[in-house]
Amino acid sequence: MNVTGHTRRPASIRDVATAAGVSYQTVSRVINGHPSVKPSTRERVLAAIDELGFRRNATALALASGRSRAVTVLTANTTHYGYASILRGVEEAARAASYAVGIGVLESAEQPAVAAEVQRAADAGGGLIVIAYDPAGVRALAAVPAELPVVGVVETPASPPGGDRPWVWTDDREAAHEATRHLLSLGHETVHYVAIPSSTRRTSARTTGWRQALKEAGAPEPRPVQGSWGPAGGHAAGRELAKDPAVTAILCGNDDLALGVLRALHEAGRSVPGEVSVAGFDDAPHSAYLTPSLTTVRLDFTGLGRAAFALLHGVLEKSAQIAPHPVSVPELVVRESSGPPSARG
Amino acid sequence: MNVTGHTRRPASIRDVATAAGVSYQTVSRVINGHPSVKPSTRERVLAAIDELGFRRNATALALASGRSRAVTVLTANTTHYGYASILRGVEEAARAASYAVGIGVLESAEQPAVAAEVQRAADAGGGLIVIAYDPAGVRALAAVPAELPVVGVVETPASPPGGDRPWVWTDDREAAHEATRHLLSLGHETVHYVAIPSSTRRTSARTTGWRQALKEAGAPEPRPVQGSWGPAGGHAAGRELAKDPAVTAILCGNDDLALGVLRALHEAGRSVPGEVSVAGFDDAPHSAYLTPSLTTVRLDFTGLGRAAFALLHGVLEKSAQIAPHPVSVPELVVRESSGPPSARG
DNA sequence: GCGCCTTGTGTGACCGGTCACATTCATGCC
DNA sequence: GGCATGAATGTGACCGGTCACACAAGGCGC
Repeated sequence: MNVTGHTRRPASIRDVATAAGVSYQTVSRVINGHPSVKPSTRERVLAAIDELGFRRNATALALASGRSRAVTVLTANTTHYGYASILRGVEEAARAASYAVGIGVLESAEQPAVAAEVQRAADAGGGLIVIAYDPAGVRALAAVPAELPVVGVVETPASPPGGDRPWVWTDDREAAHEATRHLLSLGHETVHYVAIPSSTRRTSARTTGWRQALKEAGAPEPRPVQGSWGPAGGHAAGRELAKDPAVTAILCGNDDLALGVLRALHEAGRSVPGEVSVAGFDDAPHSAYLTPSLTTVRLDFTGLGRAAFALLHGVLEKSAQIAPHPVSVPELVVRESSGPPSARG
Repeated sequence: MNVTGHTRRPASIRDVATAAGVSYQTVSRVINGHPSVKPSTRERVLAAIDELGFRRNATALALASGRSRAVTVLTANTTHYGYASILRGVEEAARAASYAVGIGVLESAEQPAVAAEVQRAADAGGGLIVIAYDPAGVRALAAVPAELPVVGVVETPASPPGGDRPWVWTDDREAAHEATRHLLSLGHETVHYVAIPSSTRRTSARTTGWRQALKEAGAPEPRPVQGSWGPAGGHAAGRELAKDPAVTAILCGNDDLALGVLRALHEAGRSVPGEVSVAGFDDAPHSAYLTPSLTTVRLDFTGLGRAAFALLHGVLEKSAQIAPHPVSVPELVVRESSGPPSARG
């Protein structure tokens, strides 16, 4: 162990080489596990490495070899539960593969700003993971130059707007379908929907799943209410819906929206689930503790993040252990906020 | 603009140099804004840069100059509101200074695992920001080698466990003091406290502030209840507190704990704020939409993150515009969950 | 006893920048 | 006119690794 107190600069392979009495190339071979190194030599080198506290300089490695063992996550948001969980999943998998994780936030959805941010991320070297749940993310994905290794975390599987690139997704359509069926099966005539902002001009997968379930049940199809991402949007939407006595079941694009809706219903004096049933999306950590606790669809965001990394990892190193299909199955969690419509309906 | 379709490797300064008919050093001077370059030469170089789409290679820059224009945030958590907001603040400020942001998650609080993660973060080059709100973070801060530039985001200002390093903090003591005083001023005899896990063996700043306010008011000082970080911990603590009819006011270490407490009180049939008042900490985005909406203390985590970066930035570049004192003032937000004790007390 | 392949090791160039120093030329001053 | 001075530019080494190739020694076939 290095006991010289002097804060000198860290040992390089040449330092190790002289200490072990070999050439720097031999040291390089040892740290890369090259087969043709005599065991006794390897031993000496390893001893020198240990003594000098040598660590391979990641920057030099990146410059010389081109491979940078790093990924950058581009996202429009870091605090929302889903986004943050994806990031966590990516970090988890990256750490296991000893990759570094960078993060870039798409503050604005304006094209030039997004392009600049993509450029910055590209400068960092390594691969890119773009969370394309929102307009900023979708634009970012589209702005990534073709030669850059990138994986998109997208809403809808079919032909993502980013072109012909690898991507991962959760089956939002199926999840919405399941949640809607659940509400219908309780006896509600139809289910209203408060949508999260769509990432593209096309209707979102969640909207499609909801619509499909209604159609299958022959239920009337109300206009979806446009929400935002946060509880404030849900609150505004909930206020409108609360006015309509025909509304007895509301599906929300995420749990935050659902929270706002619950609050609005409470303020309007409509009981949940007595008069109105509410269901959310994501199963955020607080949803189980709300009063009433929230019926929702649990999505495995962390697993999604891990899958995104695995896919990118396969692209970056042609070892190419591209996982079969990283779609995890959404799971309906029934809690207090959903129930049969009141008898007096 | 580069129109050759060939996906060739990006232009280097030598490519630019030959294109502009100068030496690579002159190109270097231009991109670094060195004064002694003839205007006409500069113009030619800039034109070549534009034509070839040259971007300075960040890796090479880091290797050659030592400065890496990057910071890594070490944190035990990415999804909790406070942590995620700090990260966002760091990223915001870093982006403005065109620094790259890396992230490392301290999955375990075990010393070896933490040390390894610190090493990894150090390998990335650049500075470190350690969120030391929990045991893992505190250990990480302590494990950072002395020669590494690091800023700690800590709970308590006085002599942080990490040694004599720059750090930032919010005035948690004052915040807890204010919240406690608020509850006492409503007429409660005393205020119970559900604590977040302490980052060190010493009592946390929040606990201290709460205790101090009780002392000043001459109120009895109940034992703080140990919670965890999430709503589950609050729920467990709330169950215990709900049994005791003498409990009329509860201060919680964060909003998630408060949510769990609210739920437990609801399950026990104790009304809020009628029978029991509850206050939280952080003002998470959902707190305003709970039923009852939560009285809490708003903390500027994003600002804290920005301040942490600014401080680190000053250390990394001796331009040293070390901000005066980056402590933002916590703000009490009174909502529905707190009120006077019921008359029948 | 020669050629050939394999194993173990070393040398020089290179990745794309920066840094320290050398060089050239115009200018100002005595 | 000679010389110091400073502006404008170029040259070579270097950061810490990797890569392609050279080279010596040992084993084997014939």
